[in-house]
Amino acid sequence: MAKKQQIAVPQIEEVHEIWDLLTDEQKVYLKQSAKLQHFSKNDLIHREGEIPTHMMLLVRGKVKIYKTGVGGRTQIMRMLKPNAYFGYRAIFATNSYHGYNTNARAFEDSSVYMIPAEAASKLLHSNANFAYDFIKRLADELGASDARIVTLTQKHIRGRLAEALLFLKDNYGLKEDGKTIDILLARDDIASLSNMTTSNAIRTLSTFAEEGIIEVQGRVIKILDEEKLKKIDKLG
Amino acid sequence: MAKKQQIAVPQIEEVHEIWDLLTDEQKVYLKQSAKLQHFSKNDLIHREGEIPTHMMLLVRGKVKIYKTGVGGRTQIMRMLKPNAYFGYRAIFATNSYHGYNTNARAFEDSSVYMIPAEAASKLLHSNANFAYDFIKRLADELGASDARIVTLTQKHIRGRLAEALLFLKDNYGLKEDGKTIDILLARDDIASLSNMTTSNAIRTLSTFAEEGIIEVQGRVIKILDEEKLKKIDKLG
DNA sequence: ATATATTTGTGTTATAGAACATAGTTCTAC
DNA sequence: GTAGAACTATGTTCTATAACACAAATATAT
Repeated sequence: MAKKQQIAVPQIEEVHEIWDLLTDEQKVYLKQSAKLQHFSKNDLIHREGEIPTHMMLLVRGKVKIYKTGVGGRTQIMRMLKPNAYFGYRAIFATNSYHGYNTNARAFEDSSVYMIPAEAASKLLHSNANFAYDFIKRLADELGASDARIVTLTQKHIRGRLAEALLFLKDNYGLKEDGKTIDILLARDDIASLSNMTTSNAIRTLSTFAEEGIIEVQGRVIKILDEEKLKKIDKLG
Repeated sequence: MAKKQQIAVPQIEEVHEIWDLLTDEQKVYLKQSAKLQHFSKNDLIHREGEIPTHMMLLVRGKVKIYKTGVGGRTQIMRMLKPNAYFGYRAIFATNSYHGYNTNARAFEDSSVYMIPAEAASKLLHSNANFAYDFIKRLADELGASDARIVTLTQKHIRGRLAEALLFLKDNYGLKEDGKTIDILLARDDIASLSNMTTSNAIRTLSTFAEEGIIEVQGRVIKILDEEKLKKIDKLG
């Protein structure tokens, strides 16, 4: 009965927050260059080490950006929601940081505008306001990454997990009940977001639940006591 | 006998790698806005939390950029040598990452061109090539910061120390003997560069010395076996 | 020059969190 | 709808590294 359904996604001018910074000519150029691409759940969008070909704009779904470290251990660096750009760092960097340093994988079915690297580069070179916007994005990301170094190296497990849960809440929001975090993650992903083993993520989530701070049903997590969570985030 | 000596530092056009990207008008503007300032050893240049007023260009000396984490524990984020810009991220970032997120302190007597934030901002807004150069700088720094997250959370002590020593060598170079790392650091600083306690930095340096990988005399460190150091860096 | 503070060095103990082991449970695919 | 795989859960052991304690060596200030 079910027909193959056309996936509804917005036009690039609707989601591209900085569309208005472009000249008419540049708008046409961007619209022509950018191609929409769909990814299924768990699809790899780009891989660490690959030569970057596109700057990407997520318009539907959720994506994780992660690195593979010592002994294949995974570290989630960022988690994206619609309207987020990604893959652009790799295009701009020089020397040893040129190329994708990370993997990008769809958590859920996702749609992405693929903007060819040279188109992105051309636009940035020819439009200072547009460039300035990316400077701001990079500056924010760098601030976050630096902050993360201190968090992940210095905080204890409970503090890291609390921070991760608060981040998920801030990033993806809550469902209508005002409690349920609006993303479903495997324990494994929670672990590699907060730099701990899967066992410890599971254990610590259970402890938080016992303490009445959260409620857990499978992958559904409800925040019951945000203040307490913030306290743990700050003080361990 | 010794007269108060004028400190010899280059003019801004000599060190400002991207000087050529500016128009004549912009050159005059930059030259007028930038003021030279000297800092003595251990002077604080800017403090975490302060509202950023300047983008800075180090022209003489060495500077550490560090954060203060849990219980006042220090984490060195970056170490600068002449010709490095710093403090610019704080100017560009929005939201929670606006403002200096780090402290900057002179390791040795240093000289810095202070470029007012609004001048930097104006130049970037009006010159896309100039802006693009900063995009590249930020992209490199972000790549480095992301890589550091994995290093500091996943590598073991020996690997982290080895990496730190190799970084110091790459960043500051070697003296004429081709062995001595051209920067003097307290054990404390080595520790907060490689995320370990001072005791462990001391102990592990001693072990490396026993193994004939390095030679240590006070703060002077010679690299005797770089290959071995690289091996430890990679494989722990 | 001498006292005081800071840094370096080394041994000892304590512990957070990884590693391992094993089951129960829930997905996924044919 | 059943088999196998992947995920979740929990208990136990082990270890890397922090924390602590103290001494020796340097640096800094008066």
